[in-house]
Amino acid sequence: MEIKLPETKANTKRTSKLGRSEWIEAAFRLLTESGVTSINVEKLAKRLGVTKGSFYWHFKDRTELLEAVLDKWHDQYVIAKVEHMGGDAYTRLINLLDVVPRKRGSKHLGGSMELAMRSWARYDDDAENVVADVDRLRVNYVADLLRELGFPEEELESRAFLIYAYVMCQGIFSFEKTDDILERIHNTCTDILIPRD
Amino acid sequence: MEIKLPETKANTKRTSKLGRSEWIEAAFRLLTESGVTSINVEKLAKRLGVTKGSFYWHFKDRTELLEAVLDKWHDQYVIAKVEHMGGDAYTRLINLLDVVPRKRGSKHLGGSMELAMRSWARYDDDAENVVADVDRLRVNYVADLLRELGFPEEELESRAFLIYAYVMCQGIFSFEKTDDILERIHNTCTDILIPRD
DNA sequence: TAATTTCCATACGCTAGCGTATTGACGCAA
DNA sequence: TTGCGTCAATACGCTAGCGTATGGAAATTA
Repeated sequence: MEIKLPETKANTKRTSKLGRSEWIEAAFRLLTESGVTSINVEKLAKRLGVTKGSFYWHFKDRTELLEAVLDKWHDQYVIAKVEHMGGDAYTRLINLLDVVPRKRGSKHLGGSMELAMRSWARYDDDAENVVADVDRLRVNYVADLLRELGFPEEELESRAFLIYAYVMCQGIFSFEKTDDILERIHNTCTDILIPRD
Repeated sequence: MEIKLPETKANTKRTSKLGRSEWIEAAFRLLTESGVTSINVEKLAKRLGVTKGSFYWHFKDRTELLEAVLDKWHDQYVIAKVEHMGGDAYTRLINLLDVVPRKRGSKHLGGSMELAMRSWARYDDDAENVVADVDRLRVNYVADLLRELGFPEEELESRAFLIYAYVMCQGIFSFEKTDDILERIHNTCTDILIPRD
């Protein structure tokens, strides 16, 4: 009798069939398109080319899917993205300003996701906790970079908040500006928020 | 035969019965609590102590209510609020920073409304237009104030954007800070964004 | 008073979405 | 082959929400 590999969820290798992750990814797409409430089982099934029967095999119910979405957002879409950036403090900071893309066109998905998460957080305690945690992590990360750059300790928190607010709002607001105008504004903002001596 | 008063909507004086405005206000409450999709006729009716029959007397359908909400937000919740502020440029600017309250507790309704509107704007063109217009008006208003204060023309747009972003994010983020910490951060941010010579 | 208008209640049909139960196809192991 | 586990299809019941139809009470007008 052979020793069987542990039946972990890593066992999704079997074939190229559908796994939890595909459903979660599809849920993210719906989330950014039209908010949490638009994440519904039958629409997901249709997009994945299967029926509900499949969904309820992988998930207990819709809530379990939403929890998975929350977890993944916290771990992969945010933390990992920030941690894996290289370069010196200034470079990382400047790169950070591009996490939420400021380019127009095709509805800037990053901003949509941030928006959807925050709307969600308004009426769901789990989401609220996750978003709060993420915000803390991001602002602290920015503050650390600013410290490395030699900004005075007493304004780290505030300046970090401003930078974070700027990045978020780039992706959230609905302006109609051409790319070059945005570029110019971006440069000026960078100078104001991160003055170099 | 007497001359009849024009049958304008101002004719809602008749009794203290329900009018369009009550439905719209109730819709705003639902909007800030849990987003556009949560605005539904039967819940509104229940809160107003009537049945659907009443709603469909005042409105053609749910869409007509949503359009009214959009209009009212544009006209009353935003424009009027900004226009009717007194004082000199600096005072008005500082006051503006308090439009979206930064105090914690009870879910800061101003921020919830802003969030809900922006989520809405992601998948509805009418909402998108209204929000874009409002954002333009607000940023331009801030820029005008900054001009009065003598800031150089070439950084008006950027600085106005930063200030606006700061105000918005105060109401949107989910932090856990005590009021005094928020106060301290607020002062530092003000110094950075609106330095006085 | 009689007629008409205004506002709301009740009852109904319809669809979308959730979740369950049952069955079936396929792979794999004994 | 037989049996078991994995994944999906189908069919069903149930609720929430939209919109309609109709009736009725109260106020207004004639």
